Amino acid sequence: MKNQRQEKILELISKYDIGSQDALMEKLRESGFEITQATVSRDIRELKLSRVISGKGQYKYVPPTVLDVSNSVRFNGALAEAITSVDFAGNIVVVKTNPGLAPAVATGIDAQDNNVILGSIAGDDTIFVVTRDEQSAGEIANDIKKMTRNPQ
Amino acid sequence: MKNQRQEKILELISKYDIGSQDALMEKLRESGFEITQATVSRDIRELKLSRVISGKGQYKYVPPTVLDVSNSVRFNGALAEAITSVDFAGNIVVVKTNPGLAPAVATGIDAQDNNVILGSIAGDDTIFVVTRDEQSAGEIANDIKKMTRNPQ
DNA sequence: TCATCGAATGAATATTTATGCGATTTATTC
DNA sequence: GAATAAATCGCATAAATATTCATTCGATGA
Repeated sequence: MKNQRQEKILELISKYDIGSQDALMEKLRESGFEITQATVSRDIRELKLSRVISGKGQYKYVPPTVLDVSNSVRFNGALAEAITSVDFAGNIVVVKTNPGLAPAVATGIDAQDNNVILGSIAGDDTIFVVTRDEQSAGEIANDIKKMTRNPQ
Repeated sequence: MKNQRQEKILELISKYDIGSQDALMEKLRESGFEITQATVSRDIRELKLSRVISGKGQYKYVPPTVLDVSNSVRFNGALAEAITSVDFAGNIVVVKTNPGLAPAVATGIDAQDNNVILGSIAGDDTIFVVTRDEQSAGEIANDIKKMTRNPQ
């Protein structure tokens, strides 16, 4: 239930401009999820969404940073959104992005201080991430996928 | 006064992990700015800072998106932080970035639906942005500079 | 100098978000 | 299947943030 609901939250915030947890709660209820603001707050924390201020001064929830924001090179919504697909085979994760953005995304991935990732190499719209083993590849792929707005 | 204070805010949030407006208010007072939480709230709105959740579940204020978050390709803290300098001459703005990040930053700049920017071209760590005229160049340069954490 | 206008701010408060705690459900172990 | 542990969630409330309203401050022009 929780997973489905969080999926739905990601979908909703990508589809609508949602500026408060109450508004999000409303939308969720329309979608059949009977929850309270408290749960929305916890979901938002888990999904690491943030509430940003748009050009027009409106608040809006947006997808999270993929990596810890305390890293010096951050990797957040802008880049997560550039990811179009994630897959893996063996110990390699293949990430596809919008044209031109692969190097930036790869920089973010490299910046992750993670001894499971051996390294990555990026073309224009494709990245290969080499991990220590197949299991790690699956985990990393999953991590990345979770952060992407359009899962799958 | 306001300008100085907002500069200081950007400096403080880059130096410390600041998780609430009260905490930020404290730091500002230590720096000699006698203000209240209300003003901090307004400054944060004007600076378009956002409060994000770090990997450890801590809240923290971070620098803003450069462009309207409603744009499909966003350009936010991650990229703003990659900018090391901004200057202009004639109708050209020259943006320098950390190595490898220029294309991503340029993508963000291009995504700005702004009829003042004719186009941009990026190398590895340098971008040229061509604007309609010299005045626009100054304005754009200023916009970008404001969004950069390490001004100048 | 004084009047006037607008920006900036504080105080108080409304609104929004986070969380402690207990209840309930779900998973795990025997 | 019963007993226990763990996760999830609502309620109530605390904490944090935004905003309204009134005041002050500065600039500008009569």
